[in-house]
Amino acid sequence: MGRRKIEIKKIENKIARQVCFSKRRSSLFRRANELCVWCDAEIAVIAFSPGKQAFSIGYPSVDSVLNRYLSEGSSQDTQAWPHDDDVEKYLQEALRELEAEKVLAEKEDEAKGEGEGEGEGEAGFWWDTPIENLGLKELKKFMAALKKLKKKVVIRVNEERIANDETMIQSTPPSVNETMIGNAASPAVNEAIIESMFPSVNETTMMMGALSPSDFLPADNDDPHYYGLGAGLLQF
Amino acid sequence: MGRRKIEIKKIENKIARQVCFSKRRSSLFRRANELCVWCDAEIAVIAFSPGKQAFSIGYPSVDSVLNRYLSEGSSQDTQAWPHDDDVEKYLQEALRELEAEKVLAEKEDEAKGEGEGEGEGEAGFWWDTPIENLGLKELKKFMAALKKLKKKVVIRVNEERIANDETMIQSTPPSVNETMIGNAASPAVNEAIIESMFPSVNETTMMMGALSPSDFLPADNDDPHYYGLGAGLLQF
DNA sequence: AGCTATTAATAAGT
DNA sequence: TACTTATTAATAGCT
Repeated sequence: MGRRKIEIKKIENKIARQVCFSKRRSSLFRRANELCVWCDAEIAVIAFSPGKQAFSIGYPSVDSVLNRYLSEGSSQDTQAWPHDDDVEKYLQEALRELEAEKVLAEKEDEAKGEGEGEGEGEAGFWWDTPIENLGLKELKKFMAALKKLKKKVVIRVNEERIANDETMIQSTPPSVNETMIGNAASPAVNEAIIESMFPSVNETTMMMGALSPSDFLPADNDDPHYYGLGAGLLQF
Repeated sequence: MGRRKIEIKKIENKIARQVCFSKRRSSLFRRANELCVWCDAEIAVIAFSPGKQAFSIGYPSVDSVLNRYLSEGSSQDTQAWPHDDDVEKYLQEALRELEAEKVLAEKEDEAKGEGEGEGEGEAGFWWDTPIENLGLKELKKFMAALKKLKKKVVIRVNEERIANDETMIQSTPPSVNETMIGNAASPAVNEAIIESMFPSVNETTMMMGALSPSDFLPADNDDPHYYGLGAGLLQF
């Protein structure tokens, strides 16, 4: 809506991105307000700007909606999920991108030499090693890569889900802790991602349970909040 | 946007309300998605339909955003608040409406006779009685009325806040438990409402602390979730 | 922060 | 519940 159409893609210019956020954030909040009044709905919206600032709004209050959501869980949520076929499609695409990143990282590691690795197998690089043989350092890289990958998949699936409401199916939602994103992706997606990346996938969850959340802070320390209040399963 | 302009007021026709919710809910979610992609923002939206159904969406996930929000609290939130003058204006308006309701309820009580009251003062009706003399029954009515009033004030303040971004001031936000709604209203608003309604306001919080949340379930049993996970101060 | 040319959303109607 | 269209609302690019 404006002088020209813009594609759905991250705005690289920092100023333009911040301006866009400001305009659209207030618009989003206004619409949430209208929806509440017109339809007697209860809504909470929480938004973190690219500048890490938090904004929130809710009716009748943010806290009451969060309480309701957290106490009822997703058990009453009938938000549709995409077909597994769709998920699979985007997963494949994301994995191809990850493959490119692996090649890139491989080159970097070669340039730095191999002396610092702890859990490397004898034949190759850490991502080819069974996960229980990985050291903390590699696990961190693993978590960071996994997080990045998940975000991509999740965004793509949601784009598609929203664009094609008609292709969606209703499904029993996962329990609270299994929810990936807006009930858009089933727990099976998590497993599919992990299984596609590492051979000894079944031990993954167990390993995570044996470590404290802070152990999984990404190497570059970005987005530490992903590991904030992990209750039960690590939320990445 | 459509064949004609519609005012911001609850849609009374049930079917029309549900249709409106469906259309606008998906639109709201799509916009949240776009904002996330364009501006690299993290967003969670939780919506309960008038039919009590839960919908949610979030980037990178609902849970991660909620964790971030709950762990950081509102402490980094610089969402603007309305001027106290504005709050006062809407409060006065809401109080006038409440006065009308009191008159109505008074008639009903007269019709039913006065035999069932527990905490009535000698001179008049329960809302004129110091709060520490009220019985459970009256406290329930009090809570229900207060909740209703608060919702009205909160909606009006937010409408204004969104409509007039330019009139807003920046202010230090309250701690998490004190947040009323979207950081739109300061804790002082709570007190102002209570003080306007009852003379012995200072004991109010104390009394609430002495009772269990379930004691405050409204008489008509609607919206029980308002009293769901009250931690510390009762959330109404 | 304001201003328009445009695009996007949507209230009714079917 | 889904599609169409007349209108209104939102906003991208500029200043």
